[in-house]
Parts: sequence; structure tokens; C-alpha cells
Amino acid sequence: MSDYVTLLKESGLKATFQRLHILEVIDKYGHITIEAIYEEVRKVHPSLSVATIYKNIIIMVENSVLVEVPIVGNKSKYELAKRDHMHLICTECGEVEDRPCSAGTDEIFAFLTQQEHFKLTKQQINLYGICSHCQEAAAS
Amino acid sequence: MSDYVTLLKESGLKATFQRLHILEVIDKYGHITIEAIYEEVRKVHPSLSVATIYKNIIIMVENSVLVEVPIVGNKSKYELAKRDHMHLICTECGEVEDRPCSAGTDEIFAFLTQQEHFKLTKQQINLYGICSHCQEAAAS
DNA sequence: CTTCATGCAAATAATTTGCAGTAAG
DNA sequence: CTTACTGCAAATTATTTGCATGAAG
Repeated sequence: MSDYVTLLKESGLKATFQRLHILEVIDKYGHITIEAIYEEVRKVHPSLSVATIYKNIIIMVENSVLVEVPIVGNKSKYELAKRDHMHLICTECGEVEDRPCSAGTDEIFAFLTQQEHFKLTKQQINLYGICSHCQEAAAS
Repeated sequence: MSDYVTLLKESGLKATFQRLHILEVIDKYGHITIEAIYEEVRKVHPSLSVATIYKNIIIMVENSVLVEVPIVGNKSKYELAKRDHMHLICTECGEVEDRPCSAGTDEIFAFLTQQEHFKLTKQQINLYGICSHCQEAAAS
């Protein structure tokens, strides 16, 4: 799994134990808050400081290793950078799941971009609702 | 303009001077941060406290009078609740503009919802990029 | 070696809370 | 009247910063 080393170096960042550990935790959970990363990471590496997490999240977002997913009514979560996708965000349990962008949205956006003279750099499509799991739980 | 009184009452909230004032500021700016609301509002009503702004934003979001628009790398902005639309968010100047959801996206989402058994309650489509104004400014 | 990253503690910023006083309906 | 709202100050939480030490390349 540790080709995070390559990823970091290609981004001009040193591959420290702390960064690799943070990346592994994010990968494991898919989408995770800073606070949760901190709690998870310090199980293995108790001396790792919050300041280090903040500094690293910021620099890894700047270098497009990570992506911030801001969430209505909650703290932002972070995910590994990957090709465009949508988020299904459950407002009950807070889980975030990725889904491919439906065919067609690309064209719509491309059109909008040209018509608007808006230089698109990033899109975030976030669908909020109740996941099937929480719906089942509510039905009992 | 002050049919915010009706809006608030229908939502079960008292129509205080402070709330009306906050709503007018949000309407005037379209999309605005809590901090900016505070600065704007205290020009007219210097004794209005930040705590009041926070409490009111929270309760008006809960009652669907307002909508939070979380923004990557920045504080959330708030807007009056209105029918679904997209946001064009300029990463240079921070401006947010509304655009109608392109025809077609509704169907895509409806389909996804059924297929996923995900009970959709809200969608946020945020397109980040550089607005035409900032592109021109950069070209000089 | 040299540069960049870490960890700590302190500083700052953001948000929340409790409560006594006030205004809305 | 009665309930909900405001404003203040204090408490809490979140984030940032500076700097001496340590690790990566």
C-alpha cells in the first residue's frame, strides 16, 4: 500500500511517518474529520500532535493529495484525491459515500462553463439525505 | 420587502427586529458569512451581539428559512432558502453566484435516488473556478 | 549537510452556553 | 401574561503560530 511515498514525493513533500500514517487512516475510512484522524492516529502514535495533523492536512490539500469535503451542519471531512465523483451524505449517521458522476453531468457542466465564461477547476456535487441503512433503522 | 415577518411567523419564529435585519442583510448580499453579517448589521444596530447572530442563523437554518453553503477552504456562507440551484464559487474573489440547475440533472438525481434507495432531501452542486471578472483582472 | 517537518506550548479565533432582563404575540 | 429572544460575559472548542529539536533526502 505504501505508494503514498511516491505520491508524496511527486508532490514535493517529504514522506514522513506521520504523513503516511495520516494517509492510511484517511484511506481506511474514506472520508474523515480532522478530529477523528487525530483520535485514530494517536492510537498507534500517541505523541503525534494535533498541530502536525492540521499542518499536514493543509499542505496536502494545497498539493492536491487530499480534498476537503465541506458538509452542511458539520465539520469538513477529507478524502484522498481521486477522479470526480458525487457524495451521498447521510444526515442521520454522517456517513459519506462516493458515487461516479452520472454520464451527462460532464456535458452539462462543460456547457455551463463555456456559456458563463467561468473557468471551472473543481466540482462538488453533494446529495444529502437518509441512507438505506438509517431508513431501515428508523422503520423498526 | 418585509414579508419576512410572514415567513418567520409561518416558521414558528418570532419576528424580531434583529431577525428581520439579518434577513435583509442576507438578501442584500445573496451569500454571506456570519462574520460579515455581524459587521454589516452592527452598522445599524451596534448593540446586536454575535451570540444573537449565531443563535438566529442556527434556528433559521433548522426551520428552513436559511440554507448553509459550506465552501472549500473558507467559512460557510448563508443564503435565503429558495428552489434548487447551483453555485458558481470563485476561488479568487470568493463570490458565489446562483444558477438554475440545468435541465436533466433532476432526472439523473431521481434515478440515482431510486437505484440507491437513498432518500434525497437536499442537493448542493458547487462549481469552483475563476469567475470572468477575476479572469479579466488577471489578464492585465 | 541542508532543508523541511515535528511537537510542544502559548496565542488567537470561532462558537456555545447560562442567565437576567426585554420584547413579541 | 407567557413564552421566546436578546445581550453580555464567561466557557469551550477549534485552529494557528513560533520555535527548538529531529528526521528525510
